[in-house]
Amino acid sequence: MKQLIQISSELEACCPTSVEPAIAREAAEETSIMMKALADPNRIQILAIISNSENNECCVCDLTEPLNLTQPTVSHHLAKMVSAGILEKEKRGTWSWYRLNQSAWEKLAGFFSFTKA
Amino acid sequence: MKQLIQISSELEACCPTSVEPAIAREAAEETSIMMKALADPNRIQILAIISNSENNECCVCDLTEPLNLTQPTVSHHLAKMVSAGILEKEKRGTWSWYRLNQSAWEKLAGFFSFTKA
DNA sequence: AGAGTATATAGACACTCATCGATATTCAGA
DNA sequence: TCTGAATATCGATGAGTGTCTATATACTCT
Repeated sequence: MKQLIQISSELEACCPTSVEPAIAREAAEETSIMMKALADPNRIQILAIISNSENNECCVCDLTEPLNLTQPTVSHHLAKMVSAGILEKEKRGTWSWYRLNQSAWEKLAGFFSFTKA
Repeated sequence: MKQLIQISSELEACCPTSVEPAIAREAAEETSIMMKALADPNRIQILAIISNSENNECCVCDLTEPLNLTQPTVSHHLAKMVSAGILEKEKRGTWSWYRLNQSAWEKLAGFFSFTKA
């Protein structure tokens, strides 16, 4: 707790108006879940590969080689991003196709413009 | 590895042109380091509080109460974000003031516009 | 139905991390 | 110089995670 004596002598207040979180707890947790899904270099590269692919979608077997990961590991990464809402999965035949979830992506982009001061 | 037999019978190619990562490994790792620094609900709230504070800066003692965390934990979160380049720290007297690193912030925002397809 | 392929799941292991209490450090004022 | 306050660091601990091998599931074609 900041001492009032120091405040008056410093003539400077520390975050004086509000100590209330500007973002609700649930929103912060939802955002952090999506951030967690991006907090890995392999997942960053997966997103880059997907967005550079034809039709902006990709399936598991095309990721193992460029990422130098095993199939279960790639599958795990993709599942994590689907569960965080970042990717969408569509099964066509034997293959599973993954593409960006646009609304989640825009939500994240919006987070980085909540301040531009 | 996708079987050529299936490709020809499905008349559909899977990420056919390039399996090369569209983002270099170092760039992906640098991005993931910043994402890791955001992959926590308390840190998301810290950023929200900072950007809603006067002069867009804040010090440790004002964060412990709204976040319901101990001082060492808050200090640890702030240090992590500084080390990831997201926050800047300036010591004035006894207090340490933290504010957003604008260039890092814009770098992150740019990541979310690398695809808008 | 059987064989082969693409993907998912299970279990294990090493590593990282968020959090705390205790303590050290730095600084301002008396 | 001494005291008290703000912050940082240390060590420990429990939870989480990325990765693998092995195995199961789902699907296609013959």
